[in-house]
Amino acid sequence: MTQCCEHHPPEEQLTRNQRLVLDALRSEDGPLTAYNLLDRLRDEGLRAPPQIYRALEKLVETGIVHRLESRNAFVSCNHAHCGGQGVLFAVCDDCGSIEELRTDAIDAALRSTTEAIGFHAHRLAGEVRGVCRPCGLKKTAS
Amino acid sequence: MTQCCEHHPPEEQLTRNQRLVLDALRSEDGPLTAYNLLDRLRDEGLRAPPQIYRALEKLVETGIVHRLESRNAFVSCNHAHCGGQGVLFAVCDDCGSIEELRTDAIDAALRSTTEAIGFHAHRLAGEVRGVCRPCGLKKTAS
DNA sequence: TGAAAACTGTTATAATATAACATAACGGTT
DNA sequence: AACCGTTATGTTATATTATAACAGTTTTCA
Repeated sequence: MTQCCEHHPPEEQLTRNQRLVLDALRSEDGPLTAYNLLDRLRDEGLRAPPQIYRALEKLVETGIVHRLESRNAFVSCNHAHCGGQGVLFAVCDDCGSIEELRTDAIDAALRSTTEAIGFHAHRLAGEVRGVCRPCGLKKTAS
Repeated sequence: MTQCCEHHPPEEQLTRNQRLVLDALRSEDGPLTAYNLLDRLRDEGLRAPPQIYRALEKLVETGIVHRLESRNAFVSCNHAHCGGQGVLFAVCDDCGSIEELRTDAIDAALRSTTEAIGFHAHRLAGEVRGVCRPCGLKKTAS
């Protein structure tokens, strides 16, 4: 959706707090809540929620980090993409694991849906609940 | 996704609290938070958060009510559909209005995306942020 | 170099959601 | 009708998530 990467601030010019939060998220494979981050970063000088939330706000805005709405948690984006196009997560109801999906395949259909009502779409935030492959296999095995 | 309506409890057999919450949501055109509902239903005897949350949980489970994740709020479903298939909201970043969209157009593409990773999808919860038609018109006018 | 803007640290508090527990109603058997 | 397991209820207390407000500092850039 619209040209990419121009609004995407090069990572080098993140502030110290933004960098700390981003690195903490990257070093974790799953999502972290704001308070999880606070715990991990207290030693670096981040002692109060607003410091975390402010950093997250910027990171999410630029798309480097995504918010996992259904869990009030945050994940660093593992796609090569730049900000703006949105996200889609596959969330396993059994084990809680999450996987980020590309939205390419649904973008066109989505656009036609929103255009039908004259809505000008900017970005998608979606979560698909279901059962991930490993959990699916476990079930059929038993 | 799978046959509809069989898991959908007839509305007549909702409990009193579920009925109260559902009616309150229906009589409102926009989303309401749990505490909004609590305020409106205190006179009917709903005095504590768990009473509201418990009713909401069931209603959301069956798909009669949707949760608007980005706002921690709830809306009654205005489609003729039955539970299970998921929701897609168009959320206006300017005026905050929301509109529920049918997911028909994206279901196929979505399915192929999830199947590609062996994920068995149950239901989608999506929100598209952007600018609604009225706000779009206002902008081009100015 | 100086003014606007953005980021920081801090305290306090708001808003959202759940745990835990005792009681009551319901639904389906014998 | 009496039983029993399940589900819903009302309640208190508390956990979790998020923001308001304010004073001070750094960054940006004209």
